[in-house]
Amino acid sequence: MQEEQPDPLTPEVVDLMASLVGVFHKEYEEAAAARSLTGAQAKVLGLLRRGPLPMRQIAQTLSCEPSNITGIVDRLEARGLVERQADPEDRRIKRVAATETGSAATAELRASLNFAREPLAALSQDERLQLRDLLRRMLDQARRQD
Amino acid sequence: MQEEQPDPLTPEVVDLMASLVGVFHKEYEEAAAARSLTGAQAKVLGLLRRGPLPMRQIAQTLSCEPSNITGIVDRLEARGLVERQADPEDRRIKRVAATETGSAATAELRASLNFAREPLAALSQDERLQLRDLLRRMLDQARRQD
DNA sequence: GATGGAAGTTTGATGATCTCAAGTAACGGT
DNA sequence: ACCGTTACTTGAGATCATCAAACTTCCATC
Repeated sequence: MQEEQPDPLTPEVVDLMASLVGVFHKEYEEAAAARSLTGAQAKVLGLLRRGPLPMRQIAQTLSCEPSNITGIVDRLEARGLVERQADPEDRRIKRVAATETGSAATAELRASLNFAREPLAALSQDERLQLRDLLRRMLDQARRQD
Repeated sequence: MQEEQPDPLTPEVVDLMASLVGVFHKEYEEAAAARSLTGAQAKVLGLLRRGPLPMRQIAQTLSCEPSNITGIVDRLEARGLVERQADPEDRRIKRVAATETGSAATAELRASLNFAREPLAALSQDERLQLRDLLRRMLDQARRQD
């Protein structure tokens, strides 16, 4: 807390990050919209990539109220992208699983993102490696704060 | 379009960027909420940092419909953070300007962001310079796509 | 100059997202 | 068997987003 930041570099990098976050966020929303998904729906569907998840955990990962997830999953389910499964271990829990269609949709969306993310094209292989390492360390730092 | 991405590095960096975007976005929302602002309100207020802007331009910068901005500015104005000014050059235009209170709020929010953004603390001065240059080039590339 | 199209903003309708408070069902320990 | 906790849903209310339609003002053209 005593840092008086005599360092003009940090704010500059923060601004750059903010701009890049804006660009990524916008492209993500557009990619989702192209598949008739909202950003929130795409996020939830993306979380199910590795397998079914309880509602509670989805809410926790997205840092929002569980009641919020109910509506989003309702709409995804109505479109056949997702289904609620009973948990045999604990009948309170409903596990949300992506259907075939749902998995296909996320895979497609992710692929389109990798394609759309042309900013990376400006960098050489070496620079991408540099960037990856820097980002990894920042993320580790961020997670350590939880 | 012919790129078949034999490069496993790009998707990895994209994933890292996505995670970092998530962290930043979440912190931004929290910082805004701590001042009773929604993310959208904070974004608009932040745009006015350099001076008044027409509604139209705010909508354009945020890539949304002008009618959307009307409501957000309404709420900011109701709280005295912003005011609508007539444009002497063109009476169709309403320029939105931050009030004293509004400017103070954004300045505070930005300062709190710079502080909150501890992920950068994991990097040395040299690495921050590297990161800045890489980000700059990615952003230039992104802008060139418009 | 008068007219007609275009631009900037607002209004109203609608739907999605979010929070909060309250309710139901199921778990689990005493 | 009771009680507190956990998981999820429901309902109310605010914000955010889009679209279509109105209104005012500008501007080019006749």
